[in-house]
Amino acid sequence: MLDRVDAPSDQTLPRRIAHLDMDAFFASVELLRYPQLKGLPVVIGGGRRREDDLLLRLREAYPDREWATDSLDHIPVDFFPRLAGYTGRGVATTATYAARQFGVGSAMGLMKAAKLCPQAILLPVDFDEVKRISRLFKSTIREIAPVVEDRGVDEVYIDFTHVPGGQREGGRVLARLIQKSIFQATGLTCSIGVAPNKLIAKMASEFNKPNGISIVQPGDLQALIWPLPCRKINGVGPKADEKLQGHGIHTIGELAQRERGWLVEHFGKSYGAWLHEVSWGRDERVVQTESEPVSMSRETTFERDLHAVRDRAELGAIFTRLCQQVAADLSNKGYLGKTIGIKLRYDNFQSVTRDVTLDSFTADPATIRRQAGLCLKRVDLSRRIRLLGVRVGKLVKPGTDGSVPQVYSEPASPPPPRDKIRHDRNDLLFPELDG
DNA sequence: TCTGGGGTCCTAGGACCC
DNA sequence: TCTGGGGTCCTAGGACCC
Repeated sequence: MLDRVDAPSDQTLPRRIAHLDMDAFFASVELLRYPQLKGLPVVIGGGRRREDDLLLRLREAYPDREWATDSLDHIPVDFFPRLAGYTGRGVATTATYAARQFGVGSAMGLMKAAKLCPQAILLPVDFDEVKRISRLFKSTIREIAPVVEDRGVDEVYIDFTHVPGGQREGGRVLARLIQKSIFQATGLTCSIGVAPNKLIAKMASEFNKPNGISIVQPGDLQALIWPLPCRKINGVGPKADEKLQGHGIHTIGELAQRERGWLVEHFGKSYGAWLHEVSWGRDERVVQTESEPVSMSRETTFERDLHAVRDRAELGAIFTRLCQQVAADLSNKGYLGKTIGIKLRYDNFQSVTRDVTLDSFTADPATIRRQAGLCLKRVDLSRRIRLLGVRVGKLVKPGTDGSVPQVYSEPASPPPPRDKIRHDRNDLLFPELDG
């Protein structure tokens, strides 16, 4: 066990922040169940909820055998579905390192991935198992270092500063202990970066994947950070990167050479100043152990683009289901919301949103359905739609601060006559979408 | 070969109030 | 009657992240 010679004794310890990233998480979770696929190209995706396709196929092919979930490691590799011939709109959630060799990466369309690596095995995501392993690796970390910030199912920040052993070798000793403990608890590997702040720690965790540890000290900025492309900064996406490149700025070092005023001039007061700060490796954000959700939503991309007239029954059924799902999510987690909204994506990928804020809170599916229906009538429904979503925002959790939120109830008086409220032709065309 | 689903945060204009 | 500024809330869109 670690000794306690450097246990917190004063507040002047240098900040040591770790970023931990599970390696190819979704795919690795599948490999736990199907160890016979180890070393093979495996792509996780295909999106849509369904029964475990593999078990269904097995039972059809071998009706005489009992395919229990604990005998899955006996399934011959040849039996697994391949990416070749995939048709559909799914994207890859993640890919094993063997599949990445072929250029397949997360967020890539599966049809494209099938071209690059048709022999790759395609497995759907098992969300329940992913969540179980996620809880397991996070609780393992918290037993060692309690200050942990959730960044999704497969990532966390950890504050090493005041953890016993957290300062040794710049954090490497504690990082090794955490890696080892996670492997013992889950059988999975992760990559860890330790640095003076979150910004650098996040970049450092990528230096040595998979199963790596990288330590960055304040003096390493020039050697380790400045040569990196700006896109490696968490918060510089494709748009900002393209604009930076347009100004001849490709690396973080080049970014650091621009004057703050110049950046503010070209990228805005807030973003420009932030770019300047991060290029010099400065980031004072603390590791946040708690957070409250701001909104909850459900959305779905259709198998084929739908039209509000021709496919109105189908669209209406999906719409109602989304409202019920988001209402159930709110109830399950104990939240009420005040803003109801919808999102549409047209066949040309353009998105629109509409929302309305009630004067009180709700988690009632019928209320959400009605208000979302009114929102739907405010958008152009003449074009084909590929995605529909329902969102509830301005959330409160009753009973947390002692106050009782006013719960929404439908107005007792009849709605105003139809010719008094704003209408467009959607009303007449699509009455079944009414609230 | 078009591009999932769940989120957060920021910006900007307009309403409305003081 | 006209002209203000500041603050806050609402709405729509978009960038970005996991």
